[in-house]
Amino acid sequence: MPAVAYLEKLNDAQRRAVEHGSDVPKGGPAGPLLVIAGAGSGKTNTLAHRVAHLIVSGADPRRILLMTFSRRAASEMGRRVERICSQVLGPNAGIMTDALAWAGTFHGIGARLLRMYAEQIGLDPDFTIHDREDSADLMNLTRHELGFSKTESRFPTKGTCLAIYSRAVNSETPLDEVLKAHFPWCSAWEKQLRELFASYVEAKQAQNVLDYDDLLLYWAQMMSEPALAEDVGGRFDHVLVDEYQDTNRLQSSILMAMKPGGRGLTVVGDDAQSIYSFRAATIRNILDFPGSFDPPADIVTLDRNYRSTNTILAAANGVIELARERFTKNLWTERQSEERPRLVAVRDETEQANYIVEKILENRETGMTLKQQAVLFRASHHSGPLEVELTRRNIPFVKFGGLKFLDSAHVKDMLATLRFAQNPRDRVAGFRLMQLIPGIGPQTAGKILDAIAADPEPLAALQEIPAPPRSGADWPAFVDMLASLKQGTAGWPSEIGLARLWYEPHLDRVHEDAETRKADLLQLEQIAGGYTSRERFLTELTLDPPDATSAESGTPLLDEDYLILSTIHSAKGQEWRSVFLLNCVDGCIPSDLGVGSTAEIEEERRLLYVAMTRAKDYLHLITPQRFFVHGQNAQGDRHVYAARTRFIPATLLQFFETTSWPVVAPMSDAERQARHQVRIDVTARMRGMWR
DNA sequence: GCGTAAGCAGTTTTT
DNA sequence: CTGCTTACGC
Repeated sequence: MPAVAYLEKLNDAQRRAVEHGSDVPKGGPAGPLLVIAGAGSGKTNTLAHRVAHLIVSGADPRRILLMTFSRRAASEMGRRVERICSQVLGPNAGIMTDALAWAGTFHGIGARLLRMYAEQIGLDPDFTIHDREDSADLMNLTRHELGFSKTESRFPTKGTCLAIYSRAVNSETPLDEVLKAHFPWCSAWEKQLRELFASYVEAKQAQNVLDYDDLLLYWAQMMSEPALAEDVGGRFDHVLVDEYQDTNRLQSSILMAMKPGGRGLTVVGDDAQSIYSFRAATIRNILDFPGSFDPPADIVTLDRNYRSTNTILAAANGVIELARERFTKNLWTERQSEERPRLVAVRDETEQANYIVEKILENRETGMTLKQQAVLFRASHHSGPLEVELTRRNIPFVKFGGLKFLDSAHVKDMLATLRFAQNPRDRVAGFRLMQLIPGIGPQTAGKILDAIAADPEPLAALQEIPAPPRSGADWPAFVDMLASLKQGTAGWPSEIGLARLWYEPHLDRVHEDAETRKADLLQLEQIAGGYTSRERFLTELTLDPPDATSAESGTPLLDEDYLILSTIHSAKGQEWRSVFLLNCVDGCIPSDLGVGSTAEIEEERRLLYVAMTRAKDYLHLITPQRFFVHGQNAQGDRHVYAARTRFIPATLLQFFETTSWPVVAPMSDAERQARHQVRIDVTARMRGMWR
């Protein structure tokens, strides 16, 4: 066994987590392990060390499955594992860690396994994947077909229908219970919803498409067949899952089926940071984990925080201590600071933006780069006024969360083109595309799709369809473009250029700002060059969309300095020296949409906790006193007053430095005197205007 | 049956 | 403010 210098830097608990099962020979699978890892406790580092330690001890990296919450987290983990391994294995470590090929999100891994096993489970391996909006579109088509869009009282919208469906699937809960617990206002529609979901599922299958939930659901179904389960589970000696507090029932079912006895299973998480219950995540997964096995799983707790100062931690602990239910202990740290986090009252959102810009520039004066600072917020649109101010002052920023590059209509049009070429049964893609052609509306598009769906070669059938009456020369152009994409003579990624040539005239016709949109399409082509095939490109982009947007289209260059703006959700797992939290008022945190039940309020409390624990050295919570209401003209001054978030009651104020801004300098007596001596008779002037 | 215009309602977080 | 639905003219 080579020197284990890399273990020296770990604390006792971390080391126990890393070495768990080391007594099992040849890196073989140990019993199940649960690591409760508080915020900033070196969780990622510990997990990376565990993976590296397994590899160094002889485990086969090709047989390690590592599931993280995002792809970004997966690649970061890969880098760290390689760094640690190279300390022991030298420069050849790269060969070992490249073999760590099974690292990704649950959904990404699911997609990969399903394509591998497609034939055996009755799937066409050319299936395409619908993102959330595509799924909603298909739900909508189904909803119309069943006539539910014309009901007397309002039937739930496509988004709500999809949310209900998704929750039922992900939580493995019967529809009536889901409705009662989370969508009581839709309970009257249970029968129709059931019918809708049945049709929705049939439509997906007929079209050879899977939605996000299917990637998990089909995987879980595959695991319920013993022979397949053994084959799939048997591919891996070690299965490690990060952020386990944010997984749902369906995901835990998959995990248990992958490793029924728990051998080789490691899960890591922190119930205090569970913030994804809207996606059916449940902390029961983490709480019930140890007892799911016999003997129960070992538990290691990491409660030493290496990230934040003691004053920041005291405030964060104060917030989470008020939670109804808690399982993890308070975090502690040795990082001392004299400065308490600031709770800053400002007049309104405009002043909030001014305050932040001023502080950020002050920080930069003292040598803190923009990248070491972040502004966090509950909802994507909260950063609107700040974005305006940053743009005006020429401060570069990148925003995570909220609207994505892929959500813009023109990008979706291009992706629909590629997807339809890949899978001509994908009705949502085809429906969208054909309506770009003048003279083709929903009816015609629907009929054409019906006509070609029956054919084993839908694109060939499309060639035979007579051109719709008013489509003119646009129809053959469309059919020819698809034919050449299908043929694949251009090759990947040049074929995307063909699609763009076809699309651009339509873009010019439909959109005023066609030129800026064309720049986006060129960027899309750039991105496409990074993938080996059309299928990889479409799959990866759907499962892991580029998640940042910035002021000017196109992200700033890597060597540039820029400020981070992020939703709290997208900030998970990250840290910055200085963190500003916008709108710390009731109605924003907790969101006024999230106060329906105690469980929802508790999750909002954890969100605040997650946001606060991102800060290393400085933390500013801003509370604008009033908010202008929407739906009035720019000069309108209708507004509402907001109160400090309920999660920081008076008893917690001791942990904060409370200030207001801008600071009004007290006037000296002399100044006051001077001011009083200036007198004008305005009324006299007014009268004088007319005489 | 297509396309546009006008009117009305909803509005978080994301793989 | 946007997105969805409906009404209407072509």
